[in-house]
Amino acid sequence: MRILIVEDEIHLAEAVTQILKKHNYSVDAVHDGSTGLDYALSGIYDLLLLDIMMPEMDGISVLRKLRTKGVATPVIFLTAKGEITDMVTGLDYGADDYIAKPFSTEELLARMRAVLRRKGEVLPDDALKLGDLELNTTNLRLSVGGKEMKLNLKESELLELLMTRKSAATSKEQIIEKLWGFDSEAEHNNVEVYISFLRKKLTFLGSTVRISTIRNVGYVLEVNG
Amino acid sequence: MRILIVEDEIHLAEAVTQILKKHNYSVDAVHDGSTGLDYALSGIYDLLLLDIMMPEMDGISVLRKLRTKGVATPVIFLTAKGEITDMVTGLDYGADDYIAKPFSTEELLARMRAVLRRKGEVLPDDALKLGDLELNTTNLRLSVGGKEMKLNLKESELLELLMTRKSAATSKEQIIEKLWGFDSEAEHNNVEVYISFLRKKLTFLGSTVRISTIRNVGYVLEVNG
DNA sequence: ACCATTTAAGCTTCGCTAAAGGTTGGGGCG
DNA sequence: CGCCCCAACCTTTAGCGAAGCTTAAATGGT
Repeated sequence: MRILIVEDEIHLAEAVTQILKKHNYSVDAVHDGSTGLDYALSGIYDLLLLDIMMPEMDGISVLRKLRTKGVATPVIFLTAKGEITDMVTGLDYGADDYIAKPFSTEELLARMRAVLRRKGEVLPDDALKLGDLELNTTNLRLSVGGKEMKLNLKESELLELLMTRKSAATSKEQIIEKLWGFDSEAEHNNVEVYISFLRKKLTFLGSTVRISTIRNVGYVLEVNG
Repeated sequence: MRILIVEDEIHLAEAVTQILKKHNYSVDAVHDGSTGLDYALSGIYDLLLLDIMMPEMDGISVLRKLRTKGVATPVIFLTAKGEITDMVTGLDYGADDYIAKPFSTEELLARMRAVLRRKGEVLPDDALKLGDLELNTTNLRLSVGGKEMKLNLKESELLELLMTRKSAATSKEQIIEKLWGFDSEAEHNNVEVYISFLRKKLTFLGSTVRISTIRNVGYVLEVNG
């Protein structure tokens, strides 16, 4: 189950990310509306948590753009107290629920479960596929044809990130943010090490997918051998 | 199967708790509406037993708040004689059944089974199967081929949770929520201890199913040896 | 007193990091 | 144009420490 949180208060976003990961959701966090829109447009998410008040592009605009572009991913708005009118407008624009900040972990989880249940999202197994690769992010197994092997958490998160970004290059900074957290002091070399581990495993499995390097930019998956 | 009972008559609440525990339900009991609401919002319960007449916040208000917050847990109202009108209102608000006090153990159990079956839950007397494992959650017996042994309650609940989640990993947090309740202070080590107990029993029975650890993520059952 | 459960403690395992040395590629300069 | 050099990148590995495992003793309810 893949969740996107769009929230400009970085610490709140980080806290929610941690909580959801503890409950085995796959989580991406971004901190402004237009980036959030880009990510959400990929259509890979099962649920969006959208802050309403944000600089640049507010949550309601993000939602409106998404819906006009035909993306129907369920949305829960995060609202500060006193934004009730915003909230009402939000529900008008097709949000599925809202939560007033501050909220408890339990309330967040309950509402997410409720929305997901209402939407009847029973994904048989959320496996990511690209080329001959199949990554099951619920049990960290990667398979090519019949062959299968286990990944560890960071390998899995890295591959997941690359697979969901599709043909767009992913920078080392983005990778560090996702794997180590936004305020981490991880070095570029850490990323290189895990890229190396992954390449070794892709080769071992005989996949036709390769991780190609774009100097000074980042990494991209190439589907064809 | 985790049940929450919200009932201000402490002795009745206690009695029901005992009865349900005897029948292998996990039970939490609280004695006023607003506490009940807090607990129920966690979304971890499979069924709520809600007294209607309570000081502070009555059962109907609790139910209404729950539903507006998107929690869809099935509810059975407990009503004293002469609260029939309340009862009708309760069903309007989305309760699944009601029981008039005083009630018999058998009536309570029967109505609970009925509601849970209607909601499509796996009933306690269904035998769970996975690979060569067969777990009867009613009498806490686990068998492989002809061999059979008794589990204790927590072992059974843990195995049940793992078996129902199939190939998706289950985190320690999720296990704690299910076995100890969301407000518990159980440590990760508690989970590890029971995982260890279970592994020993699986080995003893000679099952081909193994509990595999996914570091930093959780546990998963592996069907093949 | 018995049994389920919890706590505690010592032990094992393995993911992560840092570091070091090798490889690649492109810009600059002769 | 071709060579050199440097920065970016790759790969491997050793050691540390957190995560997990196991056993045994303490606790507590019936």
